[in-house]
Amino acid sequence: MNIPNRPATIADVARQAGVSIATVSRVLNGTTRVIPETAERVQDAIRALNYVPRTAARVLASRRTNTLGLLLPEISGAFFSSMLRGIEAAARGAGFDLLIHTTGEPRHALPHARLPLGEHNTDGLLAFTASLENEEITRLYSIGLPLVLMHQTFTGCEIPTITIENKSGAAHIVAHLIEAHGRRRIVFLRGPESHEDSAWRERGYCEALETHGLQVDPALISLGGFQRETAQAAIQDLLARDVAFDAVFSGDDEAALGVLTALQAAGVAVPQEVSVVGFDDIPFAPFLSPPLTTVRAPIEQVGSEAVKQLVRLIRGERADLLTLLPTEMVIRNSCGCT
Amino acid sequence: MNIPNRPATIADVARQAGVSIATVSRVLNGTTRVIPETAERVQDAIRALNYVPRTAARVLASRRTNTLGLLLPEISGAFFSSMLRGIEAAARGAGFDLLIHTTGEPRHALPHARLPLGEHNTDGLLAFTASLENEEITRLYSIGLPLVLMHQTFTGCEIPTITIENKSGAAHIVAHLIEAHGRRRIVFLRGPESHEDSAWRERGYCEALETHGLQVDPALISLGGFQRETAQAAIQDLLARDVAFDAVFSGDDEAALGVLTALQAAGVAVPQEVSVVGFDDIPFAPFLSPPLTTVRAPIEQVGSEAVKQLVRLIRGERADLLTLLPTEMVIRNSCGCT
DNA sequence: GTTTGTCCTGAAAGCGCTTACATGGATTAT
DNA sequence: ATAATCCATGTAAGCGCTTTCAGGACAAAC
Repeated sequence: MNIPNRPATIADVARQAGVSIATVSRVLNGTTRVIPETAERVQDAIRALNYVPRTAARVLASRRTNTLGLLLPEISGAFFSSMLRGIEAAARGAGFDLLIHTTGEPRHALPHARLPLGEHNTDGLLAFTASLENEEITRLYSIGLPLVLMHQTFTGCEIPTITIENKSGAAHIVAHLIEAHGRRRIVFLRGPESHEDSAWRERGYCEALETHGLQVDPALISLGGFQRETAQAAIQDLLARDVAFDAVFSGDDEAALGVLTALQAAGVAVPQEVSVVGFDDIPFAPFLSPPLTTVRAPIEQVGSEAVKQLVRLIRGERADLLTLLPTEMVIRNSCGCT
Repeated sequence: MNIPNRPATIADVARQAGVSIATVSRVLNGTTRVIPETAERVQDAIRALNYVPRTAARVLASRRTNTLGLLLPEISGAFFSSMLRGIEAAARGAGFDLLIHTTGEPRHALPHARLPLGEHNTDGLLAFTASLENEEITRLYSIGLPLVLMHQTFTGCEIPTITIENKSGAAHIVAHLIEAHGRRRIVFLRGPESHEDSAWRERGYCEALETHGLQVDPALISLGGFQRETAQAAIQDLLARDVAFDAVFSGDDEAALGVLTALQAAGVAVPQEVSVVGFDDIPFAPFLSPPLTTVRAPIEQVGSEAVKQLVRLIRGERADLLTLLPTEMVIRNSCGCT
C-alpha cells in the first residue's frame, strides 16, 4: 500500500489517466456519457491512487451538501433510538449523510445563537418536537430551506409534518379502561408543555371520558412530563393528598415506569386496585411487571417517512403536508386483562 | 425580515462593512487582532445581512472539516442511546460536528466499498465494536487519520482505545452468585462472536469459577448474542435438554430479558430456583421483575472519553492509548438478594 | 467538397472561504 | 530627523471540485 504524503486529488487522477479533470468528474458523477474505454482508464487511476473526492470541494462547487440535518431536543431513551434508526437508514438509502444536533434545555440562554445546522451545511432539516423555535422555523422556511417537522405542527407555513394518531390511540385505550375494566376515575399525566403529542393524547382522554358519560375531573390531571421521576412524584402527590383513582393513563411509557414504581412503593396492587396504561410501546413495555398495556406508536416509521418527505422537498417534488401514522392498542396485563 | 435571493457571502459582508474579506474572516475566526471599532462594523454587517459562513468553503480553504465521524454496527436499544448522548455532547463541547454511519450487517457483500466516512470528510473517526474491518483500520491509520476505538482493541497500531472493566466486573458478579447465593452451576451466555466485551466477560466468569474451585463446564456456556431472542432460545434449549443450572449470567442486560422470559414461561422461579444477572445496567434494569442485579457500565462516559481522546489526536497532542473505565456491581433482586 | 449535426473531451471560470505576503501609517529607538 | 519596528488591513493565491462553453473528430446530408 502506498502512503502518499498528500491524498490524491482529481488532478492527480486526471494526469494518471491522461484525461482532463472534467472527464474524471464526469465518470465520477455519470453526468455525461464518456467512452467506456476512457472511463475504464479513469477508474483504474482512481483505484491506483486510492482517490476519494473531497466532500467539501464538491459541495462548494455544486452548491449541494448531500446532507440532512436532524434537530432533537435531547438524546435519551428507547424512543429516540428507534426514531434515529429509521432516519439513518432512510437517509443513507437516499444517498444523504446525516448531521445530528441536540438543542438541549438551556436554549433560551442564547436566544439568537445561530443553529449549527442550517442552510449553510445541509440540504434540508428534520426537526423533532420543540427543537426549533417558531421564529427560526419561519426564517428557514422563508429562505426556502426544505424542512420537515416530526411530532409538531406549525401553522402559517406549508411545512410537511409527520405525526401519529395520538388522539384516537389515547381515546381507545381510555375507552378500554372504562368498558373492559369499569374504571371511572382515570388519572392522566401530561407530557412536557411544548409537546404536542401530549396535548392530543389529553384530548383523546377527555373525549373518551365524555363519550362514556364521565366528567373530566381536573384533579385527576397532573404532570408526568414523559419522564419517570416526574411521573413518580405526581402519583406520590396524588396518593399523599388522598385523591381517589382507579386507573392511570401515564401519557407515555417512560412515565408509566414512574407510576408503577410509586404505586408499588405505596402497596397499591396493579392492576387489581389501579390499572396502568402507557403510550408508545417501547421495547421494554412487555417486560415490566405487570407487562404494560399501551398504544403502539410506529416510531421508526415516523423517522423514515420524515426523510422520505424531506428528500422529495429537496428534489423539488411535491411532498405530503401531513402524514398521520396509525397507532394501535396493545393489550397486556397492567390494565387488568389477563 | 429581508428575503435575499441568494444568501450573503463574505464578500457582501465586507462590502457592507467597508473592509476587505480578509478582515471579515479575521473577526469571524479571531485569528488576528482587529481594531474593536472595525470589528464592530463587521459584526453589524453580519447581523444585517444574516450572514452565515458556508461550511464547505471553510473546510476547503482551511483543510479542516471540524467534523467527527461515528461508525456503529447498528443503532438499537438503550445502550446505543446512552453512548450517543455522551458522544454528541462531548463533540459539540469541543466544537465539532458529528456525522453518523451504521455499517449494518451485510458488510461483506461489498468488501471494498468505500466508507462514506473517512479522511475526506472528517477530521477523525470513532469506531464502536466491529464497525471497521482490520484492513480499513490499518489503511486509515497509515494515512494518519485520527482514530479512536471503543470496546475494541487492535494490535499493531497505536490507536487509542476506550473500553470498560469487563473482566473484573464479570468476575465480581459471578463471585457474588457463588458466595452470597451458593450457586454452583452458572450458565454464561456469550455475546456476538466479534464482540470483545463478551470475550472478557467470559474470562471473568471463568476466573471467578476457578477461584472458587469450580470447574468451567462447557455445557453451561451458550450463545446469547447480546439479544433478547437469541438468549431466550438459548435458555429454552438448555431447559429442553434438561441441563441443570441454578444461575444465569446473561452476558448483557438485553439478553437478560430473554432469559427472564424463557424462565418465567417454563415456570422456573427467579431468583428462588435460578438467579439471573446481567451486565450494563441499562435504564430498565430496575424495572424488570425481579429487578435485575447487574454490573453498571459507564456507557455515556465511554462516549465522552472517546471524543476527548480523539480531539487530542486531532490537535496533535498525546492521547492515552488505553482508557479502561471502571464498572460496578449493582445488587437488586434477581440474584436472590432482597 | 462543403455543410450540418452529433459526440466526446478539454479549457477555464467560478463556488466562498483561509492565509501567506505585501503595504503603509503610527510608534519607537537611534 | 531618520531608520527600524509594529500593527492593522488589504491583495491575491489557492483549496478541489462542478459545470458551461467551445472545439475537434467523424458521420451523414447536401
